[in-house]
Amino acid sequence: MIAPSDRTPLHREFFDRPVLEVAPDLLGRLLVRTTPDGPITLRLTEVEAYDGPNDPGSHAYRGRTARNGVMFGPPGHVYVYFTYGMWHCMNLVCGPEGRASGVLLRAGEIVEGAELARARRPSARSDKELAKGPARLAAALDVDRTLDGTDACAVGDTSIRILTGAPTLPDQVRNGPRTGVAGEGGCGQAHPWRFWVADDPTVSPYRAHVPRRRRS
DNA sequence: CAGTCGATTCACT
DNA sequence: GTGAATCGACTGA
Repeated sequence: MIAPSDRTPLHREFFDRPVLEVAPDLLGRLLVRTTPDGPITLRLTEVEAYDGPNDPGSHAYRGRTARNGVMFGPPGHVYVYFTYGMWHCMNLVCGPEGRASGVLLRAGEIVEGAELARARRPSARSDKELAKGPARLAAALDVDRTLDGTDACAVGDTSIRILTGAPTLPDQVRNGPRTGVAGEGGCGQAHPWRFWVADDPTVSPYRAHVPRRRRS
């Protein structure tokens, strides 16, 4: 249960820092998604950092487009993209503004509104799977492109908000290669920018990138 | 303007 | 462990 006193918005300066600082610091924080049917609160357990200009794995690597425009805007806003013809994934833009870096929210624990999340995630076999994976997380929170650009730091009647929760102790943070990103995990591991909470059952399994076979 | 493929998930073997 | 589903952004001609 979340006490009203914990519903303090995270200050925007939190996001106006280099993405590699913000990403591990997000672990353990709370995200409140206000839906028409009520709030769903998620405790973040797994994230990935994407650093626009330097990062071949980032959507912003090749510059601004219609899809990724929000990444080039101010920090603390939500970037949502649509992928594989059926899924959405959610990011939080990090500073400085214009750098186009962001944190992909990969997994978390639903700590409030589980019945609402279950309704959005009928295939989940247990509550631990409700938000175990980036597209599952977005589905559980009823997040789609209509929320692209939402300010997650705004106070008041907002659809998505990041709160100060109990931050994860640094010694519980683990990191490794990003999931599903080409070039990661192999020799080199140029960007071990996936961060998760050690031994948390809601963290998604690691899967290396596999180029899909061409359809016949 | 057609071809390719993705920061994935699910059903099935 | 393997493959299908599904669509729109992006690429290069």
